[in-house]
Amino acid sequence: MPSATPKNPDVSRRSAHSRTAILRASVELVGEVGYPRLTIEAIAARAGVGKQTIYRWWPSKAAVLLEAFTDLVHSEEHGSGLPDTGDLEADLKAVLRATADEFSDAGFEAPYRALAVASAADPELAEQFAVRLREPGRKLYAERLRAAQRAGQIDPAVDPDLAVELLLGPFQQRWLNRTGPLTHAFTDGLVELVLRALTPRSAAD
Amino acid sequence: MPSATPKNPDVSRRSAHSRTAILRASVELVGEVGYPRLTIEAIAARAGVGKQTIYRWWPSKAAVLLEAFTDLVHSEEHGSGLPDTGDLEADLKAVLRATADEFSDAGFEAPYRALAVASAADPELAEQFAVRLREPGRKLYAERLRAAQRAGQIDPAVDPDLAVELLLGPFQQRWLNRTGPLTHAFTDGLVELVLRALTPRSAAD
DNA sequence: GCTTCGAGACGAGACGAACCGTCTTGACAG
DNA sequence: CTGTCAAGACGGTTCGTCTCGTCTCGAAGC
Repeated sequence: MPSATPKNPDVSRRSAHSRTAILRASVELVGEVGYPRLTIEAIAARAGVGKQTIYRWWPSKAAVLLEAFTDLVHSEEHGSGLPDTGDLEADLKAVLRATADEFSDAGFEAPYRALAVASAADPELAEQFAVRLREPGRKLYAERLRAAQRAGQIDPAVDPDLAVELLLGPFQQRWLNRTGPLTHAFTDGLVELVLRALTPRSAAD
Repeated sequence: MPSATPKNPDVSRRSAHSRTAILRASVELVGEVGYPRLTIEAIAARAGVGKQTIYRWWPSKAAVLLEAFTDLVHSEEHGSGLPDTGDLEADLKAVLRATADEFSDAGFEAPYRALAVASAADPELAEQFAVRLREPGRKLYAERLRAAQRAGQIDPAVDPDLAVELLLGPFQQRWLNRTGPLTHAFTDGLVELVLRALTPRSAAD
């Protein structure tokens, strides 16, 4: 429960031009110098904006970057839902391959990693990060798995949410730690292995 | 391939007393103020040491903390290997429960999270972090799984390394993102689900 | 053996640079 | 008029480097 804004900037008077310039500059800069050396002063300078204009509307550089990246993602991707061709394995493989490609893209990588890192350190930012970026994607997987469960392709006893963790956990972990490359071979193998865990058992237990 | 040390401090003349005081102070302080507000100056002050003594031996505060934490872990835990009672499920559950408890301990949590976060941002540190802390633990799991594979409890077709990722990925991810509590119920469920993926298939390809 | 001496690590802290977050100014827009 | 804007001054931290004078240690000289 965030306290009421200590000062009440008048949103109706806000300069849209400055806002977009700030968001744009922050994404550019985080790609150039990395998150730790991203400074509010540099963002302001690059955006041609006074520092106070940033401090007026955002509590931290992380918040700026989160909003910038949220805008960026929402503008191109319209999370309509995972494909459902009836072939669960093919669907998951296709989506995870696409996700792997996205995470390998340099323009996506730098800001997203910065946010992931920052929210691992700051629970308050993590909340926002989860709500705006992580959860929406995670829910798409959960829904797809529930559909497969209704179709009898997945054991009704397994928790779809845990199943999503099983699928995305290793993926995220490998990416965050750079343990290995996010190849299609990896994602395909991961999907196959996870599906072995989810498939209905004939009788046993 | 790191360049030769630009200056060559004489290791034989190094003060063991100062070293331990610095490592001790850094662990204490990271627990008190958190990693972002951990400063070299504060470590030096707490340790009763000149700043230069820290800068002489370590390239960054992350490196200090890594060494401090490595010492800490090595002193208490003697990685002799995972238990092997023959019951793979019970063994994994026991170990993962213990790991969950360890990760829930505040004294362990703060420094380890700081290191995980820092090495997610800094590939060079990540290398050290992986070699000194992550890999040793990971290999114990891999060995245990290979033993189970030889005993015919695990499908010979699955890659033990990938299997370890499947087991630890969701765990680490949940911990790092604080997606949920590291309860024994969670770890047990995770082990059960992963083992479903690893169990030999009767015949089908 | 005992002293002398130089090298180098040590504690302490001064130093300029960078960035923080706040505050002030004057322009301008609603 | 009121409130946002660009610009930047301001004091406060922390950075990483540097200069001190002290100390420990091993080699050289007696």
